[in-house]
Amino acid sequence: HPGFFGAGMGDPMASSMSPMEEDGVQDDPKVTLESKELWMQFHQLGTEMVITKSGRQMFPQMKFRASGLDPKSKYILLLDIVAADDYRYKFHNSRWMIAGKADPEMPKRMYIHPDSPATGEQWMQKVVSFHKLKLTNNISDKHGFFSSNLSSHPANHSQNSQGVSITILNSMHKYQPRFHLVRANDILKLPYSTFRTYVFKETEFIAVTAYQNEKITQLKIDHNPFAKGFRDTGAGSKSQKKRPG
Amino acid sequence: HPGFFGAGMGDPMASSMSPMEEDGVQDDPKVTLESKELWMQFHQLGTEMVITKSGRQMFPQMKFRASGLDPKSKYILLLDIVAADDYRYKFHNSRWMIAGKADPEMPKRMYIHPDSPATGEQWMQKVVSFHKLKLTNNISDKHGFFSSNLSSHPANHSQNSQGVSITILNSMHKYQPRFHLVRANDILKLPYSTFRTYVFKETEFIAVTAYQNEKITQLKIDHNPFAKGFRDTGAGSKSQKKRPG
DNA sequence: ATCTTTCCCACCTAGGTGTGAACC
DNA sequence: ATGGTTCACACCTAGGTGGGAAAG
Repeated sequence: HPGFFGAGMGDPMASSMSPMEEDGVQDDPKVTLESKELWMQFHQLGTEMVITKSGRQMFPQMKFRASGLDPKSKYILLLDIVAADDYRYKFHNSRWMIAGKADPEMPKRMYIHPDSPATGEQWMQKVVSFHKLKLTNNISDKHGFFSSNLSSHPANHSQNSQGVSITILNSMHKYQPRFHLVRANDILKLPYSTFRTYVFKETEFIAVTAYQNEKITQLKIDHNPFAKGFRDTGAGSKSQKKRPG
Repeated sequence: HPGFFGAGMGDPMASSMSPMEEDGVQDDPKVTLESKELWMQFHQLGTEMVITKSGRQMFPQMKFRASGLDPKSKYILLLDIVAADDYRYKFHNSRWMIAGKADPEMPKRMYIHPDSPATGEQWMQKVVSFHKLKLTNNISDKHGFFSSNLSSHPANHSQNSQGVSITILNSMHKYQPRFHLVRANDILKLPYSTFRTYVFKETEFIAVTAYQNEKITQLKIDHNPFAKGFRDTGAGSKSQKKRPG
């Protein structure tokens, strides 16, 4: 699979083009990952992301800042999640161990940021969030979008503006999210446009149906607002909660 | 102002083009209003819509079904709300009375459905909802979009994909929502494209900062799920609620 | 005085969390 | 037995209601 290893964090892959494009427009995009410190804390422990039948959001969230875009050109921003290696894992003796060869991957799909296309100026004004993308292990999911390999025509697929989309992963397998930036006026031209791909190693994770490493669980509880109900200290000072002593 | 009076409900205005367009594509769109019976109940009493500083959604919601579109052509769907007449109103002796000449209107803005552009096939598959549009009386609102008159270039404005948009109205004035359908591949071509406009008289309303007609209030409470807390019968059977005897 | 607007509130809907027991 | 998956649930965030007091 790999090909994204060795790509410097925040720098486009070697496979992407030089800043001078055929249309004569110049840009030199830089992309940074939001909450990098938090991502690092998870990464050091071995990030886990829960996948459920109905789809689960990622935490931390995939959020980026872009700079160096041509303000007047239009860009399409995308995210996908690809297998990080060919292994299947198990959590044994408080450690992730290789447990064999990977199961077959479902065809991966590109998640187009729902604000696409927008001008460089618009993208640079705000944080670009892909937090609405959900992860599932449900093979019979219908929220399809077009394939990562772009072999099928994008017009045959759709994604509603609410940005609801689901990607199918294998539990106990390792994955690597990738951020893509394309200068293109039109989604129809996407398959023929040059992609710039950015990989942040610290966003790598293992998909699970239930958390394996309790330190990961605790880090999620400590930082995800929706899990505040499971915190021991501070916020929920009104009662001792239901946690059994 | 008028020009939409006399337009048959669900039929395009006389000002719109014949089904045969210059590109040779044929279509004969029909548009119907969702929850027509509910809208009629409000209309018979004199519909009121609350406007607030931060913006308030409409209830009933603006939802439509489209048919007769060309499945493969792309369409942009829009909504706007225009003054229904030149008067200012007051509610006196349980009746709406004319109270003078209208105050000046703020420039009106087009609300582009966030799924736009999409194919006729896609639009016809589902109900088209504009429920995220909010009404305000706050002059210093910044959620601008391009003018209804399309005199300004749409590229100067933006609307994020979450569909959050606000329109500024005058309290105690009467308004008429309008639905627009445009066959166009590109939002940039919108100002030069032919609009088909559909007006449903039963969606007319008077903007208020507080409900005037208590029958309208009760109809809202009875049908808006978010107002369930104010219902007397049925749903909230666990207690008698806080309503003073 | 009368009418209109503003603000905070309790009460909802809608949906994102990990839990722990049940299931396979 | 062991390990992975599913499900209902309590507990949150986020935000849409009209009420009622206060303000303009």
